[in-house]
Amino acid sequence: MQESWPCVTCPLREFDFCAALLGKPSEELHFHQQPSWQSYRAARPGENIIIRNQISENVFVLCSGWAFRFFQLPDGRRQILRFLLPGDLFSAVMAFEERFYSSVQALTDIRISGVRRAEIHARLAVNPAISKALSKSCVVEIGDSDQLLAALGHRSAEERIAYLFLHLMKRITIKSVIRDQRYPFPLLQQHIAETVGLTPVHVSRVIGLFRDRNILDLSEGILQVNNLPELERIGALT
Amino acid sequence: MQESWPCVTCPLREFDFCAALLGKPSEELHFHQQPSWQSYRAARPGENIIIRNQISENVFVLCSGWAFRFFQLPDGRRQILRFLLPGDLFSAVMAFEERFYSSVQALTDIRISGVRRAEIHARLAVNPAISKALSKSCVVEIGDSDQLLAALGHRSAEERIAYLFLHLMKRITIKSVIRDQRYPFPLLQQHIAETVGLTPVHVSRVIGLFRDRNILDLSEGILQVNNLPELERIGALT
DNA sequence: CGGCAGTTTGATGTTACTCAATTTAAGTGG
DNA sequence: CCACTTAAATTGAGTAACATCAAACTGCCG
Repeated sequence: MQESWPCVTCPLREFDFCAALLGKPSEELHFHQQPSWQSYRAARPGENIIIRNQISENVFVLCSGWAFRFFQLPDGRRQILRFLLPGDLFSAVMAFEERFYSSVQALTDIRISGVRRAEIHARLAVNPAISKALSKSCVVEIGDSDQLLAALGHRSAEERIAYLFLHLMKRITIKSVIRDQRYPFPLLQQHIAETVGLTPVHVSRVIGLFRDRNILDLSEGILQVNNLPELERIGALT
Repeated sequence: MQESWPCVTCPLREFDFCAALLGKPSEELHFHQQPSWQSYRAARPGENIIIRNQISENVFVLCSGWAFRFFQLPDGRRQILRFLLPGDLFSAVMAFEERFYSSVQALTDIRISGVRRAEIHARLAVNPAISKALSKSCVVEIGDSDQLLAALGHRSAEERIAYLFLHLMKRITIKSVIRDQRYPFPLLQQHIAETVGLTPVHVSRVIGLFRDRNILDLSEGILQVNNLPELERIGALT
């Protein structure tokens, strides 16, 4: 399945993995000139792109939309490990291991690009931008995981949810221009719960409290922040 | 401070970072032949080796003893992110970033080796063993973090503690021969609590329960497992 | 013997979970 | 345009898990 859309729509491409492989936006490749080591596909919300223990010779990059990486637990519940925004590598681990131990699911309509792992390794030696993008991806993934660990281990429900909001707000801001503190926010309360280790019921209560205190409002896919300093006071890690 | 002990004492050196830099055990370098890009030091239990936001041009490897990497929280508490065993890189992130966002503290008497980051980068291009060791370190760190996240997010106190024991038992077994299910285990209950997000009081209660049920016993730095299948039933993630 | 760090135990309090019902919002088909 | 359906969010009542506070106990070392 090959279409004719550019790989990455995000404005900041400095460390984008896809950009490192494909070059600057002006050089973007389209259908008629796509190389054999690259493939595209689209997916609908809720669709699983990769499941645990699946083997793939491709390394995937999210081109548009939101997705998340998660662990499936034996009892059917799942732990969301990281949300993926446009330009994000599914995981740096994918570049090194053919077997993927976690799963990835689309949150919105998404487009993804797959690049052959062999192609990446062939270029790693000669193209420093690729190794730089890859190491950056490692650093960010490990750092964000560590922060989430600290939040889950030591913080209350309010603090965890505030932390998640702040974390995603920061990442969204890097990718697109935000006006009036209104952030596109496609997560359901279920997804928030699965990320910060609470029940959806309790997430609803906490968000209700935030709303009552006029700190923020979350509805229809938009996170509206009314009192950023207060949100930071609650959720900031340092 | 330069002494004359070998860098790594662990038997499995395939992916050891230090081994990749220094060569096979038989080629180990000692005091009189140590290169300028490498340094050694020792530390006592409780001593901080690196603290948050510290800048260092060295990448550290743990040569002997146990240590742990952690986040210091504003209220004085801390989240332990990962325990370090002999042969472990403090973090793969260290190889790429000069500023370290987490801290490392010695758990036992330890010896560490510091290698100049510039030296590593110079060798990365020409020595595939180094890039392999580094990528392996990334994969393991991210994978272990993800597992711990799943444990903290979705599992009970018993399950989290059992998971931590199983996780460390596996890593200890790789490094040294274990007889009679007796594992060297230098963690205090305080450290267990700081890892799995519980209070030391509750950790004590849970371990007491495990002891009453004859699943395991933990005292004087030894973890004695009496009923491994039961421990796995409680703590296994998959 | 006294002091200290670590562990254990008990009593009480709080946070977040569970279960269940209700409300809201967004389709969908007649 | 309006029932009907369905997914998501909200609310309430009761409960379980873990935290907190405080005291006692253990082993070790000077």
